[in-house]
Amino acid sequence: MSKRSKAEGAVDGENGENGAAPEAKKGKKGKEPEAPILYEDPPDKLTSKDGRDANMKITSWNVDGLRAWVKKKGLDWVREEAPDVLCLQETKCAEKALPADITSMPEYPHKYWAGSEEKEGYSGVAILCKTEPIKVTYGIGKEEHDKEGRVITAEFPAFFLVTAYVPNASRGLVRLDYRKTWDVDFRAYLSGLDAQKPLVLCGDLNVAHQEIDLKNPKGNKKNAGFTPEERQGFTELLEAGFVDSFRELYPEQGFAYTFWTYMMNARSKNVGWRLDYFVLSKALLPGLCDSKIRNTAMGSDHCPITLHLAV
Amino acid sequence: MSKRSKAEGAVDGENGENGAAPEAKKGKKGKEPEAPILYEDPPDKLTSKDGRDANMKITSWNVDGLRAWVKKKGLDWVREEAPDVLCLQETKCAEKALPADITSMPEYPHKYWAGSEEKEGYSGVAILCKTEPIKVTYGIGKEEHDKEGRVITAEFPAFFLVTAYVPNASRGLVRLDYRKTWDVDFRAYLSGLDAQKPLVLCGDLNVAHQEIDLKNPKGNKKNAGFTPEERQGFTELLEAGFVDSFRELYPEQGFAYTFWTYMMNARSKNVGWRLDYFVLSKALLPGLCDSKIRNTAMGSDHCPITLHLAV
DNA sequence: CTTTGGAAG
DNA sequence: CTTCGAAAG
Repeated sequence: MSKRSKAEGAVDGENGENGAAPEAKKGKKGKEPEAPILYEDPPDKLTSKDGRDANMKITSWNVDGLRAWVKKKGLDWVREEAPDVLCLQETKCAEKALPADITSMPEYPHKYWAGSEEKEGYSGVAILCKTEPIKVTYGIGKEEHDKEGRVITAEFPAFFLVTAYVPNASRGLVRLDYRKTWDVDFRAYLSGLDAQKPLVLCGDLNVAHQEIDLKNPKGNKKNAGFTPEERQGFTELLEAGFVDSFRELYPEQGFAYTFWTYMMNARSKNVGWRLDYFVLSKALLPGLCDSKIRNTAMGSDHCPITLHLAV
Repeated sequence: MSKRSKAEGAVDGENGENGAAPEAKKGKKGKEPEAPILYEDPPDKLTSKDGRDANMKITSWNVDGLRAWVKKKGLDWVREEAPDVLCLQETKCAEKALPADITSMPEYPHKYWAGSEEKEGYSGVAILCKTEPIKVTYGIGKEEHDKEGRVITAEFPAFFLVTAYVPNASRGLVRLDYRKTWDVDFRAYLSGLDAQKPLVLCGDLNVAHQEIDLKNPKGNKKNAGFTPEERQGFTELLEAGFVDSFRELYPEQGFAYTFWTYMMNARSKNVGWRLDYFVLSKALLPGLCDSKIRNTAMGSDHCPITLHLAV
């Protein structure tokens, strides 16, 4: 996903419902908007359940246009966070047009880029690493899905790292059918990897899984990112042997979002969606230390997320 | 015109020649660029040859996008200049999308807008008046020319005021043939008006008439805005009984330009073109007080020009 | 280089 | 609302 046409779809009546989005309309009817219910990312936990120290830090960020994000000082935040691996989605930039600020970044000598083959400036993902992966591959091995620069897989000694920018079902759900096909094929791809070695999947999965994962669940059941089909796709992914790391650690935590539409001041009101995830093979669960939502980092309509792992 | 692909066309070798554009390349070859030869607009003369006081002040400005120009405070300059009539070209804005800043301007209760019927955000001209014209018409009465919102004619008691945004011959002169047709038909339109009542034509005529009217004449003979065909079109307009008011008053004044490409810092080096004019019926010449180039006004790649007339 | 509308989110 | 590339200048 990344963004929605009308934030919270139903909010503006596009889909008729509005039950669960009171914040978004208050004020127009004379009432003062309530204080937004914010989420404060707790201090990082750097030890796993089985007592090991975190030794792998991965950050994922849908930057919504790498060039604009660089201008907005996104890289300053990255330097501060200093992950071992940085995964980016929606770079919207051909490799030859990348700003020198990022191509020359010495902290990450190993950089891998994928972009849309058809439309310039559309989609695109990247992985930047401090240490060189054993192997890097692009796409999911299916021609029909691999022309939009949506997946890079980096193999490390202990796990595969897959970063993905999952196709948006779009306004009017015009691409929902395609998305369903994608979900099936992508799951098969991940299961194939998982059979070899455990994996970490991160990125913009373009779905809020449960009602707790977005501010206005009632109003968005017919909108891209929260249709039953997309939610079911995510459920089936988990059933294939994977875990939503944030929800695993914080099963009851609401108001924890990673995306807010630029429209209607959604971010200041925390009218958001949790669309970005670290999904882990169950085998990696003992090493899970923390899964963070860095919701104070600005520069995109998504915020970054960070995983701490002991491998 | 409005802008050219590569400032001074030949400057970058697109057309091979470079004889007359030394300023533009200096520095790349190690030489320091010479000081630009600037033009300072002299104080306004508010009396006509026949001793009458100026009582009509008209300003014309190619704003290169009305909305951006408004944001860049173009209207502040207009309020300061306070002409009786304001003519704008390249508004690039549908009437319904006009900023309130200008639609609500009380100084000009009478406002007339024309825009392209085909492409939204393309071309477009306007006339804003303190006093109501007798009659206002749009286009030049020829279907083939009247779909791009390029001409408005306002009839005042003593004269017609025609504002025009003449079609650019474009890169590679792909629209030069059309321009030649336009020049013929537009001249016929103006002659028809002139037979009824004298006229003032103002706007972006998209041609630099003589070598003195642009910085780099030698290098631009094959570029839009300075082809022999376009220059001849302007010559034939004058031969039909009209006068270039600025050149009439300042026959030897060079370096007096109204357009500078945004590229290559052309404006700071005064590498420009005189593309904007007040052209008068000869009958109005006795009342001509001054014809000004307001080259300090910013907000567009053209500067405004102002006419003082006694009518 | 800068503006604009259009596609996409 | 904001990104981007395209067309136009």
